[in-house]
Amino acid sequence: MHDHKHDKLVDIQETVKLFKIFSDYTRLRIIELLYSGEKCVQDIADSLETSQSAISHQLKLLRDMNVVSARKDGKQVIYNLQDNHIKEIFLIGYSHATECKI
Amino acid sequence: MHDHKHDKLVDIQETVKLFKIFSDYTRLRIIELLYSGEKCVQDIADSLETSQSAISHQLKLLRDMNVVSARKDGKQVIYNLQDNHIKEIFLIGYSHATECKI
DNA sequence: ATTTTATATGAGTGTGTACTCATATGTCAA
DNA sequence: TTGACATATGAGTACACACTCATATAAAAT
Repeated sequence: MHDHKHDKLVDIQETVKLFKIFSDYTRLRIIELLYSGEKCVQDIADSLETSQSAISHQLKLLRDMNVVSARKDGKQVIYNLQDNHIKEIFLIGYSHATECKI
Repeated sequence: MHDHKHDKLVDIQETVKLFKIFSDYTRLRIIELLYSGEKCVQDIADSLETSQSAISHQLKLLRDMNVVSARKDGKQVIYNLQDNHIKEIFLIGYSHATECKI
């Protein structure tokens, strides 16, 4: 027998986690940047004019949340968006925000 | 002449604001609760087993962000979701989160 | 082997924010 | 008018978290 009310609250917590991914300026810019294709850490840092350390910290979070994948290429580490769910949700939020100017 | 790069960053900031609305457990439960129809403050607080004060504070934020509308009915204040954009984004995030268990 | 380059990460700091508590405001009932 | 109820709100607190700085790790170049 399941506790459906509890299940629902767990689902809400998962949804909160998902939305939290997108609710930071640096993280969202990383996602937007990777939208156009894979990039190495330093390129991301340069593009966003943010320190390598700050970017690495955020990339770790994004890795832990399975939002991005990483692969080594010599000294560099190349990051990419993991799945299309992420792209889809980003795009919907972005469209709404730009259309409506909340 | 427009600074398109700057415009884009502003749009990203707006998107962050939008996603922040959904990235708190109490706020998301309020939104989910109002999904099924308007409710007064005390009913929301009771349903979510959260203090009236905490709910009122969050409702103020949601009002300021034009996520919910409020109307007085005697001593009570009845809250409702403002527009369908909110419903749509919540639903998409919720589906993704429950399907994928990120 | 040593140095240089690319990335990761722990510790510490500052800021934002969700809550509690106390109290103000507003509305109805008696 | 006074009291009870419903909601709002300011102040204070505790915690989360995004950053910096210093340093570790790892691979390439010399």
